[in-house]
Amino acid sequence: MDSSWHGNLPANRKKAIDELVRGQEIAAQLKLVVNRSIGVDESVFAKDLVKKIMNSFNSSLYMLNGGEFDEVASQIPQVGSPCWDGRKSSKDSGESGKGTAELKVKDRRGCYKRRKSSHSRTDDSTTLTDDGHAWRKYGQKVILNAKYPRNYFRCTHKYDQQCQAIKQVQRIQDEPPLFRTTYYGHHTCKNLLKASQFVLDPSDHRHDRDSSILISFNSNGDHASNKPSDSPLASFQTVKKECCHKEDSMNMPSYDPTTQYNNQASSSDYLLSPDDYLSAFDHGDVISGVNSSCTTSSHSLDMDGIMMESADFDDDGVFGF
DNA sequence: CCCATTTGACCTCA
DNA sequence: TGAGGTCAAATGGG
Repeated sequence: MDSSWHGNLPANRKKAIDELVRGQEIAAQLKLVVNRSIGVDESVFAKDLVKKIMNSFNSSLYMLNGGEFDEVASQIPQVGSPCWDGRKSSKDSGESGKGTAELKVKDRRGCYKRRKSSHSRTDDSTTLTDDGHAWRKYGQKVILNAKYPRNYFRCTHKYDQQCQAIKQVQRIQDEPPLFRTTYYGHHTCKNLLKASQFVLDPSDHRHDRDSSILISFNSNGDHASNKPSDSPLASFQTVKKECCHKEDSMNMPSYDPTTQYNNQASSSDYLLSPDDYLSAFDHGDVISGVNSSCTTSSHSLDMDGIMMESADFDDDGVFGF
């Protein structure tokens, strides 16, 4: 359970949020069950109910969270600060010999602050969703009592556009595979295709077309098996270059602490082509299978994740809706 | 050669 | 003091 983002809230409010988060998780699991085990006829109604539940959780959490989407900026070295390196390449600084290694390490002292309690947004999904932004992995950490390592991503434009959005992705459940993505900060970069969430869940696309537009990237036309053990990214391969040769990219299921990290997450830069994205977005619908999914009928509240992302583009970080 | 990922080391915070 | 978050050298692919 992610609790870091409300660390400074009053205790009772914190508890309420925790409860909501738990309910949210359970609802997410229920959604999976519904998706897999209910016939087409009943599924429309059942899934609608599930979505309403999920939306209620999202809305409640959002409101309890102060309705704000704080940024992580204060915890990240700012441009111009002593710690800002302007993306000094690991290969520049020609004199970076072995002798300077120690010095560099020392220079890092105090150059970043650990994220303490900034606001965040979490998405639980059976798939790894594309949020329309380009992410670059900068770390991976084995978490205590967690079966799978946590992966850390920052916006690709952190240095060229000072975009300070970051996210963490962690597999939290085995059967069915469930991934939790936690977003911190907001995108200030303009170089993005769009901030929406595209769900690429092969097991979902038969059912969800009633309320969402789903895009399958299966390159072989085979609608990917529904085996729970299958990588949710199996159909994710055509999206971006990195995906093509690392079949288990971003698929943390096979993590084994006793072995190499070869199957660890790699890229999460799953970008749709502008055409794909635009055509989908023109419908005014958001493609989503995460717990912050929306329906076509109620855009005001259930677009939690989407609206968050949209609002992120305000230069001053003010929520604009 | 450039860029992204991997991964061990370092740093902060609870 | 340990867990979690970040950095950056090493590595590898295109």
